[in-house]
Amino acid sequence: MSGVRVRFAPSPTGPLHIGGARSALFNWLFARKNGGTFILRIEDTDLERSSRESEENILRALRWLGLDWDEGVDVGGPHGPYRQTERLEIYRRYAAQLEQAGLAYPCYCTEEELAREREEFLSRGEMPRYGGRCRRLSPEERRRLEEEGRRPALRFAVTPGETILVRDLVRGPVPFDSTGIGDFIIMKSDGIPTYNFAVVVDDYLMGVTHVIRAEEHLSNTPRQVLLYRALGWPVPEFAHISLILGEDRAKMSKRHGATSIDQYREMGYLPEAVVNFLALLGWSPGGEQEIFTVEELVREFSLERVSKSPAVFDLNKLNWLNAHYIRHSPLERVTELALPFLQRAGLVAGEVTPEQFRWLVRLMGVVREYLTTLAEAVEHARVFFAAEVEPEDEEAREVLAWEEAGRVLAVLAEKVKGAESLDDEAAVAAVLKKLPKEAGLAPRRAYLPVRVALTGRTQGPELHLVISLLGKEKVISRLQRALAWREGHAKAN
RNA sequence: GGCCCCAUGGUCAAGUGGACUAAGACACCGCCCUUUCACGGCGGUAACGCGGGUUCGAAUCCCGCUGGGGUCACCA
Repeated sequence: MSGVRVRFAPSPTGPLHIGGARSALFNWLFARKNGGTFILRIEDTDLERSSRESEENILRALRWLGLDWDEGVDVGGPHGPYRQTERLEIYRRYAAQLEQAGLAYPCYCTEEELAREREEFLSRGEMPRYGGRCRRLSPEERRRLEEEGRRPALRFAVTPGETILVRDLVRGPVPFDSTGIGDFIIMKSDGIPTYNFAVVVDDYLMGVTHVIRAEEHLSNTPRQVLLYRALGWPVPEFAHISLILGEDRAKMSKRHGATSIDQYREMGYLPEAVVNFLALLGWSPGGEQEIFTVEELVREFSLERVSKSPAVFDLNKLNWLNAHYIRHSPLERVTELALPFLQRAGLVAGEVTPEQFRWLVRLMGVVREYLTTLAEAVEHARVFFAAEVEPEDEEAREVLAWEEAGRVLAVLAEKVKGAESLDDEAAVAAVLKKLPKEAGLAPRRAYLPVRVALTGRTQGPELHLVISLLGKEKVISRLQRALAWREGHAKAN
């Protein structure tokens, strides 16, 4: 195992987002590629919005994607605990260290005061920034404020006029001026660390060597670099990957439709398709290959080939990949994944017996050719479960009403009645092959009415598959029902 | 608005000064395959944001502009 240590550190304030999933994936791929360690840390310092439900949801989504972690919440490890709210004493210790060293100071400003100050800056057309009011409070003033009952937050003192160079593996050196930063809070007045502080403490203590995260964190990085320096710790490597954008080229968010991994699972996307798609968003292997197994991604992945420019989420491409994986993944797996959709639609109820499952596998083998998502399996499979079918549209009714159609239907019904079973698809295909000649019809004139009689539609899978799948009983009853329909139809005319 | 990032077809993208008459993929269009539809195969439409440099030579390097995005919390 190499020295590479990376982490994914979501805050459990909602389901796993597409962007978060990609960050997790890139970290995971980087760890696996380099024989390193992948850590999962939960950043739940936002007490208001964090929840265990979200945390569990995120873990479930990561597992669904096939990502596993070597250390972290749920699996433990030598650098735990891995949930920030369980590490509070640690942050307080380092906060006290900074305060004692004179690098941080208590700030008694209330939210109202800070808001007012911000307004003043804005009204003067200046950039809102903390003015440093509490930086030079005398001990008496501090005591007075304490006596008022004010609980201070802890601010990190930033020296202005300094250039901070953030070395970034995907962007190169990025300069920042400390003047634009201002003293920022590292411990809130309730004793909870802020993101910028906790992230530094944890990344150092957990031995993180590469911080791979979304670009929105780039402008936070100089603050963190300052903290590393103040604490005397080495700065890790950074790699800020570009954002995922919606159709309107703005950062992807709820209003762009489905943005959580959960939603894609529920819509019937396969994890391998989502992983393949996400891997190609913002990274490219350089060749012409588009379909990648996870093993191939691990082998090919490198930070050097991560793109600097943001990428628009292209549902069309995800759909294409998903359709591909539905057709090419092992049929049993596809069937298992599709089963919940069939059950939810009421097509399959109760325990699935091995015999039923074998039939479902055959069914999915036929139906999957038409799907871009597993959810669509329902509409294509329905006809195979229905007790009876009706011509579904005007075109179908016309076909079934063709004058010579009755002949084929009758001939086929006789053939089927005489058959032992229809399980042998090849045998059924052979019978079908001779059907037009025996009915004295052109192929199209013969097959189309049969199709409508059996499925109610003019389009669909190859007929011998349909017939074999339906089974003797259903085929005969549908053929007879179609014949009866023709009679009713003739009288009506 | 300040700071920061980014800039090749509608989208993802290859390209790292000459092999560019700019790859591949998705989407779109056409043809073929086929008893139908879908799959598949073949082909087509479509791009280096603009302006200056540097260079014998620029999609590739530099500067400016424009455009897009991110960030400016006691949220992460």
